[in-house]
Amino acid sequence: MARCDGTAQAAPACAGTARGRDHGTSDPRSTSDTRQTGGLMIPRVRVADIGRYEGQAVQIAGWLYNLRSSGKICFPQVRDGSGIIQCVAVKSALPEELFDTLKHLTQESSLMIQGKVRAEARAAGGFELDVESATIVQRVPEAAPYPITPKDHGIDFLMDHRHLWLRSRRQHAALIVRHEVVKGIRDYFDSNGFVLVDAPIFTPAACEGTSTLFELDYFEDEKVYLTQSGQLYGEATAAAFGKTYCFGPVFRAEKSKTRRHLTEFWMVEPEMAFADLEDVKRVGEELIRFVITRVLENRKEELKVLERDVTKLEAACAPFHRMSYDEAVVKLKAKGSEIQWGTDFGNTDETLLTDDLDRPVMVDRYPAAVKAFYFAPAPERADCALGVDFIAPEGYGEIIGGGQRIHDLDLLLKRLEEHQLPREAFEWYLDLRKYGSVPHAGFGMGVERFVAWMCGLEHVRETTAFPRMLYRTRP
RNA sequence: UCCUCGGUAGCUCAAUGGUAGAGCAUUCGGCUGUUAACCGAAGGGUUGUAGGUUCGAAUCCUACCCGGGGAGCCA
Repeated sequence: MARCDGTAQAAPACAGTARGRDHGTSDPRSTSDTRQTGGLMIPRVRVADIGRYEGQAVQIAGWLYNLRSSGKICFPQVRDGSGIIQCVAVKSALPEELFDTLKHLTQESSLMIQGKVRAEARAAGGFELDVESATIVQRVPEAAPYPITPKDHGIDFLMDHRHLWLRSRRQHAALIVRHEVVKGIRDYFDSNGFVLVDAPIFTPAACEGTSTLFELDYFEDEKVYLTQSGQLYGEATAAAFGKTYCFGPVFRAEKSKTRRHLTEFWMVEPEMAFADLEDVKRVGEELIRFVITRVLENRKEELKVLERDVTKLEAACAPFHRMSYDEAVVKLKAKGSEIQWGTDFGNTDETLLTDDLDRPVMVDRYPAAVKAFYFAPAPERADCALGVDFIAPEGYGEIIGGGQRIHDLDLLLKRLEEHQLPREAFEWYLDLRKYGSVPHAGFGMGVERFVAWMCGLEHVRETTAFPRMLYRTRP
């Protein structure tokens, strides 16, 4: 049972800090609309910025997060998306009607409040707003109160109310961390010579042929599928631009119902021409360390809300562990696993492999038989593929999978045949081996698993606003 | 697909075969510093659905529906 985060202590307002600005990042929590309101020359400010207005009259616009009252004084907590601030309404200082309205206001009613900003040591965010006037925009009726009350709720109920649950403090924090992760990923690639070239979402056939695909009716009896990876297209764009990445949703019709699975998730997939397995390992490690550093620098408050042990993330910034599949099998057997050489790791194996590590491990040179058709064989050992998986610590599992692709036409044709894949569907892909074929490599990183790891979440469903899962497609 | 756990008030749960309860939410009352505020009172139930066993079923049995966790597969 997750404790409800519907209501909790007041805002990480942390006003006046320069958080997020060193990188020139756009911070969704720090831009105040400074327009004048109602001809009264009172600035409308966001809660995150309120510390800059100490001693001044301001207006905030938001929703009632929680309310406590004590006879002749009441404390409406207002959230506005940038933070939460406690307001103070004193009966003797306000028109009776206004005080009564506030005292009996219902949770999540929308309102605008004008008042004076005051530093307050007792407030979690360091500031309070002394109410001078208020406008209720929409009052939530008592007959149908806001369902997510400030107590415990079950996951089924919360997921049914996901559209409202997003307003809760922990969910809000997790999605802000996701925002930072996505921004960090893009900044990393954009500043390292990669060009964003997105892959299509409707695809004519399997990219890998292994996982189940979602099938759709296209026009004139044609079937198309929702993409499960943009990789094959990435190989084409890498030959056009040198280094590219695609970043978008992918779909897996696997009937997986675990804390690590969604049927729709976001994946970033870089692809590099004139590159090999070692480049994948280098870029993947740089990317992860870059993004972790960003999150640690810019999202301290959110990590605090999420009660994330940041020392674990700091430790993960050290150089990653590296081992071959052969070495991993030896280690697993020594730890009691039943694993046999030639089979892929299950989740229990992944956890076993990393439970004594404080940072990700890169496992490379898997048996070719368990990898997709396009993996290049190791030159010194043809039964091993030049693929690598990055396995995160703390049981978060595989967060990156990738490797070097076959660039030899004849070998690729042989592999298509071995995997019983129809050559016609891959003609365009084979062209890439006919016209200036070069060694090339790339990988995919699943955003939700990465965000779950950053946030220390139990389940990937809380890392995306509206998760799509085996038995849940609403709201 | 398989294994496993669950479904009782708006929410979270209790009640192990004998009168269906508590906390929160809602309403009313009290309180000038509350931090998931607190105190008092009230309203609120076809126990997931359909059968069955029994004098008697939330409780035991069968089927189905819905959901949680996991396996396989995967990021």
